[in-house]
Amino acid sequence: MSRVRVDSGHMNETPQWLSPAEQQAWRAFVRMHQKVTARLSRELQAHSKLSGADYEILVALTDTPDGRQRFQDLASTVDWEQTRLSHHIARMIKRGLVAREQCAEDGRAAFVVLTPVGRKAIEAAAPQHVATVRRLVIDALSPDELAMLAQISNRLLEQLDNVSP
Amino acid sequence: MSRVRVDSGHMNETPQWLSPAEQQAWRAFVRMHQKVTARLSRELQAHSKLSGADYEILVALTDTPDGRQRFQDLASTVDWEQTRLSHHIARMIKRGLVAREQCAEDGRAAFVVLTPVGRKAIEAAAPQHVATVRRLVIDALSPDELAMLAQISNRLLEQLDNVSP
DNA sequence: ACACATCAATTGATGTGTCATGTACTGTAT
DNA sequence: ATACAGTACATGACACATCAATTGATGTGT
Repeated sequence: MSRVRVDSGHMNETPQWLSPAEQQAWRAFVRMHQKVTARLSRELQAHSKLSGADYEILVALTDTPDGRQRFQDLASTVDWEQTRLSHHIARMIKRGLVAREQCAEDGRAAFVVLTPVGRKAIEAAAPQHVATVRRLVIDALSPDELAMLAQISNRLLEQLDNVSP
Repeated sequence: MSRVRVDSGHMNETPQWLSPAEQQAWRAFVRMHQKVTARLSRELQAHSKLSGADYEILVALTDTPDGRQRFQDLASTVDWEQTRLSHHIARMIKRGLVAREQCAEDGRAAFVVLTPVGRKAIEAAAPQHVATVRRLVIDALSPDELAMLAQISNRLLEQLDNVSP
């Protein structure tokens, strides 16, 4: 294991390093997620010419009545930084998947709108992608395990919100 | 929810879409991991000027007797594509964290070696980083939950190896 | 000895994410 | 009206990842 280790800490401090069990759990988790997302985005790309990021954006837009959302709102629903969204939308516009529209009331604001091409793309990609998620993840877990995964995920999300900055 | 949905499928087919519980679990998981890694790499960068990628490489190298590993072996221990490693090592060399060395026996091969600067960097960064992992993840979960997370992760890793391509 | 496949690693092009900064518009206080 | 802080988004520079193609070394068959 890591030779970076310096000192094991003493009895009544918070241990500086992870216990073997903790480390095993943490490494398995990291490794697992890396592989799952890598695989997922490769399959998505192969079947649909969409990246995971594209997919997220398109799903967010189709979840809205007329496939249109204000830049800001879109950023918050997909939980991206503004600047990332700006760059990504610029690229998606070049590929014809979405379009930018001005806002009448507020001169600063902008809308992102799904184009017919974009709608076709997401409608074509979604079933494949969901099937892959099911095949790689859902099917591998029992209902109990899946519920546990959800519980753990939610607990960690809470923790992130609660722990200082 | 998604308006991309087309058809709910019938009784004895594999359902095309995810059930609400499945979807909830899946989305929580994705969201959780995005946030955890984002947070982790931001804190790492802030405290140590190392990226998550740098950290991985440096840990892998310190895990080796003399801080030296063949390019290929390094790629497999961190589980990266060759080309990614090549680019990344090139950048790390520029920053003086590692160095490239020739291999006497095989003219094609190369070694990556930890420099004193690199060793200092990882030794300085590791305790901070481990503490962050503990604070954000380990502390939020009960021992049972942590064990469960490990079990689920391992089950999914198996699944990835078993499912076609 | 020579042609040829294979291997280890690199390179260049392109798409993507992040940071710091810029620009245009809005709303408010004076 | 005018100044000015704040908002909504864009841009440029750079770090990073992936793909396709390349270089140079090694091995193999003839």
